[in-house]
Amino acid sequence: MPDQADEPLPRREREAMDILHRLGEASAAQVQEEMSGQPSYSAVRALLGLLVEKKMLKVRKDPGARHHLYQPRISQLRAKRGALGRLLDTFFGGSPSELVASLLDANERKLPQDELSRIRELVHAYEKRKKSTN
Amino acid sequence: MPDQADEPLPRREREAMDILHRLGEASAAQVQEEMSGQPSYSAVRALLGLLVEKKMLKVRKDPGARHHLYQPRISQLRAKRGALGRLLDTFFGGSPSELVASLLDANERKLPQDELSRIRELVHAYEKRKKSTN
DNA sequence: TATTATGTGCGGATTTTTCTGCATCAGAAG
DNA sequence: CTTCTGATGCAGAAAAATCCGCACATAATA
Repeated sequence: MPDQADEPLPRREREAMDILHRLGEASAAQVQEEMSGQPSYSAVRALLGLLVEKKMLKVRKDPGARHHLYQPRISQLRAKRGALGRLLDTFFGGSPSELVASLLDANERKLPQDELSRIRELVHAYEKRKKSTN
Repeated sequence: MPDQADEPLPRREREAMDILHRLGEASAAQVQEEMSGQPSYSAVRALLGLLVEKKMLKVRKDPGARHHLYQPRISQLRAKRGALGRLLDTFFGGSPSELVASLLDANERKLPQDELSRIRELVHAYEKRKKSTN
């Protein structure tokens, strides 16, 4: 069993992982709340236990804390990149610009001004950086 | 059974759907090739059959064609938006700019010039459009 | 026409996943 | 100290997903 099976996870496990990715860290009870359906506390704990075995999660127990805290084992950064890359390949033929197009399109008239300007800045900064390293 | 269960699909079914999304349309044999592991042709066909039942795929058989062609039932556009939105919520706290940041970051020094300029244009066009409708 | 290659339609069999109950334990509350 | 609340560790049942084989059909090929 490889440390970090990069193979896709089953439905429920993926759901739990996504929740953890969203929250960053959470107790079994918190995860339970976020899960669709009403899985029992036991069910959720079993699920999380599996994910720990699979090295997908790490558990932490603060001294004096009442319960365990679960957290994805790979860094937020890696997780983001991975998911983004997969999305890119699956839906956008690997073309970042097409993804951005969809991003803007989907949020037409909904995208707040600061988000937009932030994006502009990012692109600008990137261009600058690239130029300087060429 | 709702027409378009938006509930998450099991592992294998998701994999097949992703392949179909990537290819747009494909035969059972093609999907089989793309699948990880070496599932038998029968297995793949069973899988696709399920997805058809679930209204996730539609089947087409060109007159005179040898085999069936499978195709996602929701439009490419909707699929993209959906997946993108989910990714956004799960990994980027719903912030498009953070997603873009990750996009640029991950592709640091790899992003071709035309992709970059295309992105800049998109953002520019978007700003312009927004301005005019305010 | 006989042969071959491929596609299709079932019908299960197996393996995984998912879920739950219950006994136990530790800290907080009374 | 006793009670109460919530966490934990199993062990196993129930449900779902995954997989494959085989018999039959159809088109191309020899």
